[in-house]
Amino acid sequence: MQYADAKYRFIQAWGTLGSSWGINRTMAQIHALLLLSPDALSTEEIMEELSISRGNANMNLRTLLDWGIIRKELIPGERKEYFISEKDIWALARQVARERKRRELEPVQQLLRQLEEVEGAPEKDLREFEQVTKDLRDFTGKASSMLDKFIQSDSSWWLKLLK
Amino acid sequence: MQYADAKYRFIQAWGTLGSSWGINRTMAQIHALLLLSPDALSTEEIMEELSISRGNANMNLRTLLDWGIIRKELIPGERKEYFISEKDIWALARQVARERKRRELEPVQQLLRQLEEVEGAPEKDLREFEQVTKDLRDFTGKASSMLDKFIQSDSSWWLKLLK
DNA sequence: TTTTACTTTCAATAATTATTGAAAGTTATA
DNA sequence: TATAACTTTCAATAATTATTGAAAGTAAAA
Repeated sequence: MQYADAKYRFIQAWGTLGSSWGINRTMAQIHALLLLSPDALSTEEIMEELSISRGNANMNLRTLLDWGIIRKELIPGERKEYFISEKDIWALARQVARERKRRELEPVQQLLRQLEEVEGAPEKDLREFEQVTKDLRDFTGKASSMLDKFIQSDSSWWLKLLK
Repeated sequence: MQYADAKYRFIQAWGTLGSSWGINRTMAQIHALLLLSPDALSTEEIMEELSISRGNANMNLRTLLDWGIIRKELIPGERKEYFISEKDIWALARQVARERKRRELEPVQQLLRQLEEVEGAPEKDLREFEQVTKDLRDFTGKASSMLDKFIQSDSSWWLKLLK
């Protein structure tokens, strides 16, 4: 397959995958573009390659920086900012796991703890509520431990895991 | 905390969490409602409790059925359909993992296999492309194996995992 | 067969989310 | 300090996604 087609297909697919994970399409596409690029790219180059506006590029680059999966690269003698992606897929996955745990899992755990004591309904409803929220506390607790393991792991983790 | 408040908060939180995972808010709320309900609920009851239209309720119930995380319950002598959620959180998580693997991970793996042979660009670009896509094939392959393990696992899986 | 009790569909509309582009802001250089 | 080279912000707009509600569809009961 021709490089240009392959690159295009990869960027599109990454965008689609992002969408189904609550990540905006452009953000995922910028990430895909930087992943494939051997060199750091400027905002201009990203705008050009993806046909997007400056505002859009800037906003999504900032979000990717917030997530810690791309970084700025300063090129000596140049005033412009260049961006480069973390290329180590393993490190990338750990970083995403870290962020999503913090932003999504932890708030749910916090809520579940607040819901431990309920009253003011028929016994039947209270029992079901308590059972479900207890099971969820267990589950999210285990998921949290597992994510911590993953976040701190090196690549040999898989091996142990898959045995 | 009063049951009604706790229930409301739980449903809201589940909706928000769903949104950040690409699952529509109403679908997640219906799921939360059914999770907490000791008895099967009719479409009417769901519409009422969540203040949503019949079309919306119907559509999202169908999607939840497609995902295999709720099921119809026929009440003898009643013509109406009632719905009930899988209550075993572990089974629920396995089901969600199964569906997302099939809908998201597998298509990406398929694309990555199509991108194995690229040509028609500077060596530098080709090398980077091949490196990244190869690393992703490795990673997604391992993720896929791990998900299979999880999907087939019982609750003792965690224990081994967390050791 | 007709009526009744439901479920499903879908075009219109509303709500949400993403994008643009120009103006304001910032910082390095002349 | 003034200008130039850049980045950031944000109100307006576009695009996407979700929701409504009424009409059409279906099947059990009369």
